[in-house]
Amino acid sequence: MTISIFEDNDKLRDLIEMLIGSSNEFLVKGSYSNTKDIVNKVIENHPDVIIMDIDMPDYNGIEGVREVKKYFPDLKVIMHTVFDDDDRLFTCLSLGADGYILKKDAPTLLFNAIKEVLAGGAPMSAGIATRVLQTFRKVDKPSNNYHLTEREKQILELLTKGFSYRMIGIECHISIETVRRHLKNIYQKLHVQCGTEAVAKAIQERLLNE
Amino acid sequence: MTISIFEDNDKLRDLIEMLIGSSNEFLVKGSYSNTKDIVNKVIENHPDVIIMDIDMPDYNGIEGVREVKKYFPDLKVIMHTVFDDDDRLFTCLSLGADGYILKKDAPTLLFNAIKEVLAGGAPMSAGIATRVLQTFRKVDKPSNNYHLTEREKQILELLTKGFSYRMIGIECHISIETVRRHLKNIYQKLHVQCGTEAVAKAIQERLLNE
DNA sequence: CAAAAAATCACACAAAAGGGTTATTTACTT
DNA sequence: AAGTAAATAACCCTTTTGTGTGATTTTTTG
Repeated sequence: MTISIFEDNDKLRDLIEMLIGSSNEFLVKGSYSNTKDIVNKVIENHPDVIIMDIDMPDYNGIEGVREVKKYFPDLKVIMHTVFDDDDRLFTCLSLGADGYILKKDAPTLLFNAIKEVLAGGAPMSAGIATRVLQTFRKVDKPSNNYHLTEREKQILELLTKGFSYRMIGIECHISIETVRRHLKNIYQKLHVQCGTEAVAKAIQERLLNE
Repeated sequence: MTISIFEDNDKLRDLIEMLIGSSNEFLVKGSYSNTKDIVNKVIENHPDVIIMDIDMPDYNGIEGVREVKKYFPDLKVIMHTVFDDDDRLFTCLSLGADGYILKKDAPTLLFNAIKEVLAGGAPMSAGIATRVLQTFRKVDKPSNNYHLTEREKQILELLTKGFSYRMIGIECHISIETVRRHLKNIYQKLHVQCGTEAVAKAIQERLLNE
């Protein structure tokens, strides 16, 4: 199993190289201080895993993952960085990074991460993993605090599909006046002023029974 | 550090109890075959971590996490189950589960998971973690297939916030006529007939730069 | 059963939305 | 320098929305 390293701190790069090279499982092939021309470097070394720093001069790690994943979506990339802000984290994940290890963790964790990623896992530093799970948490709750009735939800749903008041009336076999009345009540309950705002709120807060 | 176990398979429960109890770091306090009355059981044992099976008779693990997290959001809960379907996985995560370990993994992994969760991490089986990261991947692309310009996105975003044409005009320092024109173009590009439908599409397909 | 909640319909009126058409000014690209 | 895409603006006209006010009928529930 071969590893390529992209890291602009010379000392750290040497350290990682040594750490990985000293095992008889992995071989370091390719070690660079930025991601310039990364695609060709990958073609040249065909590594199984890439260790990728983020902050590097000119050609940084984010562009690195983007390029590499564009041409080799299955090649494993582990981010190895000091940054633990949500912005960079989720950018990297959305670009297809397979792991995200902070530099403040012990280097042995990086070593384990390589094994883990090769075993099909997604190695993450403790705090990172928690942050990732956190994003799922809020999604659940707010289901229905506005006490919309079933009929109101149905009408709101038709509205999100672009139905006009008249079309909603036909669909629900009621007069357009009743549709008005329902929507009037809905807007009050949601504390919104118009249809577009209601639709936005309904979708964002998952008020409908998809 | 004390652990409670919810697992309906007697043999497995004994095994986990033994595994955990044999260390001198953890103490098993409370071991049950379903989640009935789980809140009182937690009050009684005040564990630091809960190991939670999903498939249990009558009061299952999903209701378990829901209840426990409702009253003790900071109490760590590790799911330990045979199920690796997305449905149950993401339900548990959205309810606030702190880890998700499959039973097919070695019991030692469960042991490590306890340590990891106490260290602020989010232990997951290899395949699970990958699945979780996968959800971020697709989120990135679809951003702009409709070739909306920046200005158009900006106006569409204001529309989702319930701004009227007139308000949008004021906000963007342009005449209401220009707002109309932009929205006319937007509706054409999105293949929709009206504002509500456009807003629904914009949010559902993540067309805006939140 | 009686009260409350939900669903239904009506009318009037002002404001907003949406379609058609045309045209000018920037800004970027070849 | 010419061409294209984007942003800007205006006018006309019809339909749709949204609000105020009031009322009747079902359904649910204590």
